Amino acid sequence: MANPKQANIYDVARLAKVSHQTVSRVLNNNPSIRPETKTRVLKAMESLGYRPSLAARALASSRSKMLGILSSDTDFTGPAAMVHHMEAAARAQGYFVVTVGIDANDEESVQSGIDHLMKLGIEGLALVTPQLRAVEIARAAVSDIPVVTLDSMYRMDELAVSVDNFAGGAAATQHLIDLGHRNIVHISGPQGWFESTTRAAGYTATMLNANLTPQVIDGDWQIETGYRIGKKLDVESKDITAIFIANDRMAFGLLHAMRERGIEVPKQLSIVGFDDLEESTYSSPPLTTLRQDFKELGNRAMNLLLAEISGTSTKKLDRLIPELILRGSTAAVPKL
Amino acid sequence: MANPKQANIYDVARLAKVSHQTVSRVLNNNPSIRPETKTRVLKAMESLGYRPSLAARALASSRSKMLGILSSDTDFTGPAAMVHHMEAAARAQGYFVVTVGIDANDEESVQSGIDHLMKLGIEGLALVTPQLRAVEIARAAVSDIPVVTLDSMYRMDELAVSVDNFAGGAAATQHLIDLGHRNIVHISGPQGWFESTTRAAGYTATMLNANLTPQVIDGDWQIETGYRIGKKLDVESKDITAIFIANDRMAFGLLHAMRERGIEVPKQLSIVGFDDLEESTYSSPPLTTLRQDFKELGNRAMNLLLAEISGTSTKKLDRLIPELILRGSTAAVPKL
DNA sequence: TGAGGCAATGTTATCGCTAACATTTAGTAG
DNA sequence: CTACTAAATGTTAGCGATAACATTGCCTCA
Repeated sequence: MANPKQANIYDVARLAKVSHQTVSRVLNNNPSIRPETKTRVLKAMESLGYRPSLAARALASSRSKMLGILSSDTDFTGPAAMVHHMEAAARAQGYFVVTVGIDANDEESVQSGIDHLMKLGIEGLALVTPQLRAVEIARAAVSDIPVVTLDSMYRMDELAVSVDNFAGGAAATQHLIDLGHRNIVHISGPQGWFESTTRAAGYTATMLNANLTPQVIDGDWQIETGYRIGKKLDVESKDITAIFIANDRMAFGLLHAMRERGIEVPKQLSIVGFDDLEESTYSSPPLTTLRQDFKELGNRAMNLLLAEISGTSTKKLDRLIPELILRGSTAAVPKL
Repeated sequence: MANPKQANIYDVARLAKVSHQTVSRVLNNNPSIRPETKTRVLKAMESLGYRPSLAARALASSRSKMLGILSSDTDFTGPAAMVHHMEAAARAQGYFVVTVGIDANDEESVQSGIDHLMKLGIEGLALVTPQLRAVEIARAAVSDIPVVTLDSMYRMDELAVSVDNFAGGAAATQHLIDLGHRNIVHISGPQGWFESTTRAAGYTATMLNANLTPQVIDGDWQIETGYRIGKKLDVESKDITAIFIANDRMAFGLLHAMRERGIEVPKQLSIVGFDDLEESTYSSPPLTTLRQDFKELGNRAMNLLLAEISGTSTKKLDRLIPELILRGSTAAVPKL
């Protein structure tokens, strides 16, 4: 069954008794081909096991059918899910996706990742790197193809899809306020991350709006950090009754610390996370959090990008509102 | 600053006053180029902002520099980390990686994913799909390029890298036996997964070897399943003192169920997981588990594949031993 | 001193496709 | 019946590299 050599367009043409150009037309679904001819050509392809060469196609048409994704922190669930669904959406439209994992805090790594992709001749680029600096570098380095950012900073004239983190931060905070909490602390993500600043902004705005004093502690997404902060946070004497923490992972660390300290959640302390990981349903207590639809996010981003490439693009920005999921880690403030 | 047109090899040749072939030689590091000439050509490239066309190169040399990864369950940490590190390893050697996410339980999806990659003209393929059936399909559909499997079934004549799940299952079981447990239950992964069967086999062999009776309950990796099984498992009357559960995620569900039932871990029940997720340090109690080095796994797989492509391959199989991490979820069996 | 050999470079053909223009065929209008 | 038009197909020329072979120049050695 070994084919001595992959058949090319001329082999198909010969067998179907047409010119190679006709074969090419069939390949590209050119409408001006008689159905009868088309059938004959298709049959010839079939019997030769013909497979078009993407390289030749790319060379002749200067369209590579390649897209690039520059992605950091792919080991986390969110980015991984986004990348996964973007790939599926692209493939459905016949595109190939090359994903390059980078260390977004290392400018060299960002630059070399982009170089790698540009060598390929990608037609579009998606950035799944919430670190602002990385996005800036990428935008600056790429000029002649469309670029879409996921969940990051954006300008009105750039393609971008993001979760409305401000709205999410506001919803979390408002929920706690509605439960009667007044002394609400926010533990943020790391500085330089879009999500961090916008979630914190949503929190701050909502607090101020309710005439309450915002207090932000810097975190960095890591479980361990949630744990560490939880261990030393002066809950009792400062009379803190609620914490809005910028992601669920840190929340797990925080819960663990409170358990060790004997501080009961939610009886003494309410906690709201962000992400709704699968684990969040099974923590003790289950975590009240904000759910992000990564699948939808990935799909929309890819569709935006593909529309821009094909010139059928209408809008530039897309926004998803996270959903507040109520679970056991929040309760009304205890009566004094 | 807009380049009217990307420079090609002829433009460079003209500027450097050499033939295009000399430029090509510089590009390919051909040794028979005078250093002086080489410098001149490189300078010309630089000043024209020349970038070689991968498509043209692929067409002329019939080497695409493309590798494929067929991967399922990329939302999980393990596969995601493997894919990530494989990409990095490939990129370090100048290769491009196209990752296709599939639903490994849907044969159609597997097949179409492979077709997609084959269109590309990949030079090698990596399978990150522990479901045996998917690997079989893939191996059958691909004949003329090397294929490496990660963490799956293999034959001696095929490229494969895997964690020694049998050894892991045995180590977990032996640890419990050493602590004095006799009535040890195993909750396995889903049927049809390589990891499931080999971990279960390690457990079973170790139990039998110690003259104990193995009892296996079918699981499926999901947190929720660990929870469900934990809720209804007849621990007390059957006098079960230890559980080896096939992954950490299910272990989280199991822990949650036990907490709700008021069964203390590890005082009344010892639990060993598998994977060592980051969360596993922060569960309550922290989970004794087996750690897999996904980074190393990805690296070795890619190196095996690249060696095979370049013909410098020496070995076919590689095996990694998981490491037993002792934490708070296991303790000596309570004295009667 | 001239033949042989090697190092450095040049020339031509080719990879498999698409683009652009050319040709054929058939149908229609005057 | 001729001329014009549109539909269907054919012909020729690249796309930007590498491969294979050809050529040049200089050095070595008998």
